[in-house]
Amino acid sequence: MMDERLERSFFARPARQVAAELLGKRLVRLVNGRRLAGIIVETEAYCDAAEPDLACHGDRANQGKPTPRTAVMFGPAGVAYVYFTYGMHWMFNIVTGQPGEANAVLIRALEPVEGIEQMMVNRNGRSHRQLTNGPAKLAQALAIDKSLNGANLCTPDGVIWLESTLAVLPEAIATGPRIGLGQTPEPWLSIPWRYWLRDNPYVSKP
DNA sequence: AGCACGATTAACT
DNA sequence: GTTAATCGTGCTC
Repeated sequence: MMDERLERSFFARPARQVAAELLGKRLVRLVNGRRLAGIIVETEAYCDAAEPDLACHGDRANQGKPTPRTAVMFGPAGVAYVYFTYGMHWMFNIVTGQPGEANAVLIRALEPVEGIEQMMVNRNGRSHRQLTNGPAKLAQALAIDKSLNGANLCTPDGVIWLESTLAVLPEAIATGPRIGLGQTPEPWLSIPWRYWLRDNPYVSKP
């Protein structure tokens, strides 16, 4: 049905598959009883299944073993992995795959659809187009911070979850290299594990 | 205990 | 196109 919440089984698959299928889904955040929501238009997969991925925090740090920061990535799917970077930004990821694998999907951009007024407040009055067209922007718009790290996205009484929507046609999905990987070696630097909705104006880097 | 750097953004020239 | 902002994390000493 249209508005069903995505269950753990949806997330408990390889990150690339989940990243592609999350396009078009609705991310919902409940704040003070108010829904803030957007359609996912851009994602990136990290550590697809058990393949090594030197761009992934889980594989890069501590010889691929969990650290305090990356621990939730190694746990069950359908859980939020939220981390802090550049001294000021929060990034929202969804844990995928199987326990023991550091699988996750980064949500990079949304098209805002509900609670837009509140998102504008959270984003210091920025324009509609600038509310959620980037990973740190959408976290700020949806009031996502470290308090949501480890949050269960599949529980009925949660404050953040995903809802199914109309299916996206395969032709509407574009792919390319992931953004901002810095010193990451090849082949991971160029591997096309970024997914977005073609021609959507809310994609961070068209 | 100290250090280099990051799944970025916004404000510059 | 360039760069400052800003601090938790993980690695080295």
